[in-house]
Amino acid sequence: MNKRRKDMSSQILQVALELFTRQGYDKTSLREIAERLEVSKAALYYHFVSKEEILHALVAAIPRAFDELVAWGESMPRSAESRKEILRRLAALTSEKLDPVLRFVQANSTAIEAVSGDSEPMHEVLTPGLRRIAGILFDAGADVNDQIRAIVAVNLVMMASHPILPDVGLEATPEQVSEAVRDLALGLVSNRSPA
Amino acid sequence: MNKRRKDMSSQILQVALELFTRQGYDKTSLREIAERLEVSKAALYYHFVSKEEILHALVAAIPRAFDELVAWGESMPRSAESRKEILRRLAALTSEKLDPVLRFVQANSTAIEAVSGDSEPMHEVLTPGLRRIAGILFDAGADVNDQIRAIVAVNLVMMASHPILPDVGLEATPEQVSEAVRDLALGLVSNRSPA
DNA sequence: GTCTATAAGTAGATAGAC
DNA sequence: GTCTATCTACTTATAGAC
Repeated sequence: MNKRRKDMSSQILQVALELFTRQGYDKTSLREIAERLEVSKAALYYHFVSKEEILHALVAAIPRAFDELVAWGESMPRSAESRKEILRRLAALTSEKLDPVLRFVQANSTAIEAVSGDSEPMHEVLTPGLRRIAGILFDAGADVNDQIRAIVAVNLVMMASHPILPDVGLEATPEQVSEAVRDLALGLVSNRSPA
Repeated sequence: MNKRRKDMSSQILQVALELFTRQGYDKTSLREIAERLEVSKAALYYHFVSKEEILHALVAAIPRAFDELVAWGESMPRSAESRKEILRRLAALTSEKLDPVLRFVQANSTAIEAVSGDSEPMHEVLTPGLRRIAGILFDAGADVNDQIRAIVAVNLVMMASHPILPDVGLEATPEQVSEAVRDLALGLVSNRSPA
């Protein structure tokens, strides 16, 4: 009982998340994960039937988190302020709690797509949740323009947390850029489209 | 001489680009590429000294394309209209000519980062070019707000071509969403920030 | 330029002892 | 639950013939 290792399964997931994100799923071997935990490779197989199952377990956190946000959003009256609050919570969620997992997903999109889960294709862990969030950002029967603005807003918030061009140099810090993108998103849902 | 195979090297690159994008760099073996071209695995090694060199060759197209755009942009007088035209050309470039390579880069970011090129780290194929493009989107000594707007605009254009949430469902088509994001980007560089 | 044959290594996964 | 030992199936890469 060196150190306190709580639960081996969650420790495996933690190390796997870190290594998969940094080196990629394929380039990370079970041997490497085992060495970091100072156990044998075979020990991992007691907790997970395959390397792929580790992938599944890591990704499973995402739909759960989105479900919570959607449930909260649906309980709110539809207004400009509640729409902005939904986006703010989405921003907080994706840039804090979900941030490591989302980095992992982005870094391993092809590995994730290659998996053919029993249920639905696993690369669709993000889209359904984001679509539902976009769906509560406009009223039923809203015109297409408002729908587009909602979808764009969701895209912007996601991009603010995980930008394509993160390290910008110049004088603007990444934080300032993210903030500016989030402001754009909030603006898109704060008023209805002027016909 | 079955079919006309122009140049074996470029055919290898073409097949590699397709397979790397779809399956990932690590999950694509040289055997698979060779089979698709109906040659032996060893034949590939006549044209490229290693699998990694294929990766390098594919990525090399990006800085070249950006260099052209920057050169053109620097030759223009700085004005709202020229800034918009730079963004339009960036959008065209990233959504047409560079589109396959950028998809490839996004799908294999970790594999690319893992490579330690002789010169600079190879995962920095995108950032320097984008930074330079952002740099010609505001005047020398512009205030930080204008710099932020320029950087955000570049990010938006990139995102419009390769969105995080591409398949939106609802009533808005992906094309409409991309167009809306590009319009946002153009708006950001069309007027100076109001203090 | 392209081939066959093979080297040398590593991966994921299993068997069975403790 | 964790171990050692092992199996099978690849992989990248090279040697040398044609």
